[in-house]
Amino acid sequence: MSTQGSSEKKPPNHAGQPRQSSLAGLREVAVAAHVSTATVSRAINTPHLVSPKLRERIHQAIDQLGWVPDGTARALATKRSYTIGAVFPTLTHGDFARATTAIQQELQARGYTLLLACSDYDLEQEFQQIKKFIERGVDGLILVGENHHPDLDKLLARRSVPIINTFVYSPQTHGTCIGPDNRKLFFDMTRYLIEMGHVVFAIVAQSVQNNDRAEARLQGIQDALAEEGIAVRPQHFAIGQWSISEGRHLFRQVMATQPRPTAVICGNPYLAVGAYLESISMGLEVPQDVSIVGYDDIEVMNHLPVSLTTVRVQSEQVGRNAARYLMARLEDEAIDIPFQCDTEIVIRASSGPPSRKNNPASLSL
Amino acid sequence: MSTQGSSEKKPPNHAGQPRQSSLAGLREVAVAAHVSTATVSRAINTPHLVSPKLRERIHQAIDQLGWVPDGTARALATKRSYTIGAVFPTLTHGDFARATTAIQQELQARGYTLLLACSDYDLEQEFQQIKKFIERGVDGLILVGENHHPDLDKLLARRSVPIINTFVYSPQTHGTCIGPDNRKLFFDMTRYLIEMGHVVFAIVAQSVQNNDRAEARLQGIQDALAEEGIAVRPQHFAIGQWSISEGRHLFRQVMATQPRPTAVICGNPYLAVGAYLESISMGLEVPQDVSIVGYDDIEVMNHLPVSLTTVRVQSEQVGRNAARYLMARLEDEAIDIPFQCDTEIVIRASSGPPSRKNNPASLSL
DNA sequence: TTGTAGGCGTTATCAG
DNA sequence: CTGATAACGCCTACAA
Repeated sequence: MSTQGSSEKKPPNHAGQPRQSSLAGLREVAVAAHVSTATVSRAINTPHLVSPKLRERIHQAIDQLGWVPDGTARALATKRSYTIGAVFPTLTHGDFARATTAIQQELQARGYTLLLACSDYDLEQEFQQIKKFIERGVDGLILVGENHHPDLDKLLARRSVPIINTFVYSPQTHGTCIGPDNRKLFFDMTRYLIEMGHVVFAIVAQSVQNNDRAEARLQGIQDALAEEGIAVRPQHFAIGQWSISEGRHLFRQVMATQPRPTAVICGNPYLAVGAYLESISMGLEVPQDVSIVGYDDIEVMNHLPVSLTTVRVQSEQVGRNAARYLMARLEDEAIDIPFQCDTEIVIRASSGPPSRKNNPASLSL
Repeated sequence: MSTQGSSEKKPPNHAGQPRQSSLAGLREVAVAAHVSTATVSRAINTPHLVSPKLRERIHQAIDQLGWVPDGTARALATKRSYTIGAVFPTLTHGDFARATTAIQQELQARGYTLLLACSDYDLEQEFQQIKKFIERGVDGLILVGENHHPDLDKLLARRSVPIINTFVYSPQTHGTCIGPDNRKLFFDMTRYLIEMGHVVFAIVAQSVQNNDRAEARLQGIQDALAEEGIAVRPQHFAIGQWSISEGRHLFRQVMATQPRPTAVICGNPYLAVGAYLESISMGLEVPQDVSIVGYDDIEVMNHLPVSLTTVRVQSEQVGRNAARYLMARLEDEAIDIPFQCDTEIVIRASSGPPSRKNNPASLSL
């Protein structure tokens, strides 16, 4: 019956040419190579189970017909799509762009493909995108942060799709996430500034809305300060967008308050660059008048007239390891990757001890 | 990992509930709603063909079972994956990142998903990635540039996958590409500098290896200069990487030559920023001593002590329109989008007329 | 408006 | 090692 069906389905070759009429399939290859479809399938997937002779013949037929296997059919039959979905908050921030590139490279090296979506820091949207990915049959999922839609677990449970949270790490959730310890990272940075003698700190940062990473970093600052009995005054707390112009604006704002901060910690590299550029406009000397530090290292920070102190996160490493971890789980391989990724405080010219005249510490203490 | 894996893999059914045993399918939903599978299928894909009563019952069954349709099966049956593949040279350049974001947004709005790969400016790799995408069953393809692997046409022919080349436009290939007219764009920029009185031009640009866009832009410069009988001297031609530090290096290099250029055209924003920052180190005044202009607008250019003249390309527009064009073709809709995208020369502080003393024109002419 | 019955292109389970 | 043949989960003529 199958023969009947196929003979009726195919539009007749008017031309009489034995060329491919519309789309060559596994079946056509099998016919051309005088073997069964099963053998063709094996020749591609498990070549060692096919005699060299047939293998040769089959491959000849394949690239003679220009056959390209149908991944959707294969996925249906194997329940594996060799596809990984990644949902990032945005792509226009350097760290995520770098991570994405690394993920894609890593996946490609092992025959996987990347599905990508941007949630724009919206949990609901992230959830919908994940759902879409599940529908598309992704084998694994790469997300950012640990804070997701409440229904996510339920959705993932029945499909048992492995998942990894990136750009976060905490000992409590070891094994489910890959990234820097955001809290510790700014804790250390703050300690560095404290040890340098700073007492009045300002924070210029992006919104922590649906951003547990930024939130953790803020917490790190506050924890470090609290140990010294210091708190950030409300007027030294500037939260806004993620841009250079915002950095300028917020910097000017906090520098106009009393007491004037001697150290400004910026939540991302653009804010830091903006803060520094505004300091020039304001005629301030960095770091004599004020120290400026940032988060994440973008190239321009190291090339400005006063290079900017910051903390470098190995975003590529995060992406690469996330991809590797997922693939290892999927292939049931053992893998030993560091879940906590490297970070490094890069001390440059924009940070130094507060000058005596600007530091009201001696007065207020 | 085995302990983790096994414990997560099999969530035992503690409760004796007849809940979903492993994976609910269309069939299960049909049973639960007391209808046929066909009706369920219609209820999701063509709701207007199903009576409200049944529709209601079916949807109830669906989210009671938490059913998520299997996209791979659907794709196999319909020959449509609602998936678009994009291959970019890189993601770490602002323009491509912005375009990618726009593409993803646009696709998502209409239920499509984005497959992404980076070719790293390698034609062979691009070809392999495209092939992979075809295997995965993409409905359409977004590429960059017009220069692709020679076998690409052959590959696409049999599958008839619509394709759109982005970040390029020329009247000759109208309808197959969306982007700026790269040649014209730097032609105009060069004219602007010529009219300002510049005669000695230097070029600081990235490699044109597999980059027809950059090549066209270079051509634009040369064409404009040729009209005035001017050519770029070999010693004023600096080609290198794509980075700020490279920009510094190449700028210093060309400025050390004789005759000293009064205008330096940079092939991308990072080179321009680098060139400007190096000019500071060299103690040069911009634009009195030398004019610096770039390509593409990144935020920092507008915030440096001397803001940088550049040409702005609407990368989001490119991405958005590419996505729309593809979807329109796939849905057999008419669509009227501009294939040539907006560009704008943004004149800022870094460009101006050459000062008399630096301009050897009066001598050489 | 709803149900029935292949079929989409591969893989996988069996025998030979 | 190779060849039939039944899935895989959904869609869609065709019938009712």
